[in-house]
Amino acid sequence: MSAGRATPNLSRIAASLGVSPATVSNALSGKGRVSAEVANRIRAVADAAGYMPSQAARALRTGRSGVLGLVLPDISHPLFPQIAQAIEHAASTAGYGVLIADSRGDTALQTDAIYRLIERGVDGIVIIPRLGTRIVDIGCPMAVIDSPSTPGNTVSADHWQGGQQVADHLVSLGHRAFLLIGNNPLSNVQNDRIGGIRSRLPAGVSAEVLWVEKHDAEHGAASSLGLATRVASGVTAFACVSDLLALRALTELQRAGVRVPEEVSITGFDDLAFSAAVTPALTTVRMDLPRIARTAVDALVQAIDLDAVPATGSSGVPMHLVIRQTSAHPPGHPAAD
Amino acid sequence: MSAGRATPNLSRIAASLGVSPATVSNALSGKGRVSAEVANRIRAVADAAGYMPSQAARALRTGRSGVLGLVLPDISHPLFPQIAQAIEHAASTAGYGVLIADSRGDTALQTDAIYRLIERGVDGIVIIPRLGTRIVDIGCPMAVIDSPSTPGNTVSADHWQGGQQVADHLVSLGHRAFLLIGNNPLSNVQNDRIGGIRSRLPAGVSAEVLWVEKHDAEHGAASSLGLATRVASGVTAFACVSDLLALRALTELQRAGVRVPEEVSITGFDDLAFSAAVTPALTTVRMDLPRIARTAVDALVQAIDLDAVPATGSSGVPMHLVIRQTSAHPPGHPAAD
DNA sequence: TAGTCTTGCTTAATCGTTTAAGCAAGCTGG
DNA sequence: CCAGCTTGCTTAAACGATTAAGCAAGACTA
Repeated sequence: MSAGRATPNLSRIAASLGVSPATVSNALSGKGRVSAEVANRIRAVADAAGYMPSQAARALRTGRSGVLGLVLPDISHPLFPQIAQAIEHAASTAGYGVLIADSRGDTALQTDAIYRLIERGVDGIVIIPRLGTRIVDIGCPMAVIDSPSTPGNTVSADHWQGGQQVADHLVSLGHRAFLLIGNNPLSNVQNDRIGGIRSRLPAGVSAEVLWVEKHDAEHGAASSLGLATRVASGVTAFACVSDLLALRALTELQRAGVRVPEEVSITGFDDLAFSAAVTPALTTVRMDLPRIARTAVDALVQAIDLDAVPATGSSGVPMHLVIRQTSAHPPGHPAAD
Repeated sequence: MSAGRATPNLSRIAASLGVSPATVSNALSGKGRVSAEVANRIRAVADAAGYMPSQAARALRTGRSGVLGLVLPDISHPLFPQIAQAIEHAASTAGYGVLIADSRGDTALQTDAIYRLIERGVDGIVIIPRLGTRIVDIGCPMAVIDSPSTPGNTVSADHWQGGQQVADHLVSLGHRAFLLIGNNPLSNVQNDRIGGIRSRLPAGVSAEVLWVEKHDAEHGAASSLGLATRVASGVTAFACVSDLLALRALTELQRAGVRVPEEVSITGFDDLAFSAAVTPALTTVRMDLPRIARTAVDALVQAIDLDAVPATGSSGVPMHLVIRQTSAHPPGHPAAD
């Protein structure tokens, strides 16, 4: 006598209870006027039948898919896991799914990726742009996570303030000769980090910048950065713009017989997966990705609900210094033991 | 006189051309009987109008969303970027989108994540299970990527063969005393890798196994693995089950003043993002993720089209040894210079 | 007691696509 | 010359949810 084996939908549940589909919809969504008694009965039956609303039908009717797109310049970046995890969590808390799109490191494909997402009907897109690429405004809410100094930025870590923390930390340890190591001078994020560091170096402190992509282009990808030479000429602090660079510096220096942190200190950024696992463990600066993701998703959801473009508040979320073992007093410092 | 500003859909395009929606649908999909002349006219108008079919409507009608789910035990695993990239590429080539779901490292949430995906209407799920967790069979096509020795496995790297490559390489270099470093003995993948290594060690070669998770649980997470002691007692080859462990070994040994690869060799697995960047660069074994992803997605797509469960061919995709700088002849070897 | 309001449900339209079925015209073969 | 096929299109019915509008009955107000 039961209503058959077909997958339960609103109509079948309604039929099995002798009410109209509209009433079932209202009961489950809590929207229309339904008596408590009937509503309870409906919920019970729906639960028992294992009813799952068809997202497709809902999307068709309401015009909202309940899915956000996530676009990254290069999905294979080591920071991607943390970002994806944070975004996925924030989105799923807000009731959204996350569709990923990869531009495989190719800037030209970034636009393709965005289009693929739009074709799939995403309600909004979280995008972390490649270097200085401009995001074309497509008719779809977007939240941009880049750096507070990027125009159109929605939210991001306060990389400048993060840089300041690094500088304050190393300066207070007694360091007076820095090498700042970055990848690419076109990156707003990297420039902010380096700018933040510089802004807190007292007069008389030396701080050159080494851009690794340029270096690699000139000397080959796996070449030595010549850091041991820098040590010989007095540098005691290597402040890197990313943990990947810090790791490269650490192993190169270790390999050259330079002791870390006894002789030199090294710091990184982002607290990547390996950073706590190496010996000595990396001192680094962490982004508050959960908060950044929440802010981005909230902005997006609000824009979707209001049918507007997301506010570009451009708030900078404070970064957090994680002091581990690669930073210490420089040699000859009175407090060094 | 144009058909208005509303977003173009089949009916509006049809109206503007004076044909029926069905004809437009047929023309664009190339399915029904439409004259070449009309079909061309329709395509031209659709292109000009920037027509995008509504995925929601199509999904509702056909019962297929064109989206695959991707479930990982822990999205923050450093291998995730490569996996996600490979799956996304394979899926998008096959015309599918990829929805991610994270179980945040919590096995209990793995099932939740799967349910979230099903609620969203995915057509199939690619799942990389956590350790030895059983995947409950939900009424939805799934492709499992784990290890050939896992029951229900769809496709994966041939970790055993990968292990054999490591062993052959190190043995041929002259190593006779091994320490095999793994994380967790419950992992099929890790056991396969270690088993493969062992299977190729000649008689008389020593090979103890160090399980790091157990070690950390006993001695604290950031504790030394005591590798220098192993070197003192004659070990010359450290074969790790992952690059993360290899990196930990490398930095610990470097820190202890042991020279790599002059005194000891180290190998890893997976060719993670940092592996080529450290000094000396890691010798490792890489999975053919594009091929694995393609196989998994193909199996899934086929199962979706045929409305069946994916074949559990359990094919093992060969791994590829990447020889870099952390492996060399042991000290005192005749061929060592 | 008549008028109005509230409650609790139903009716029916709608979102945009796919696709089986139908139909008229043109062609072919015996 | 007509039965039967092919061609090229149209008609119309889904798919499953949401939601505005409607309606009957009971409750309240004056």
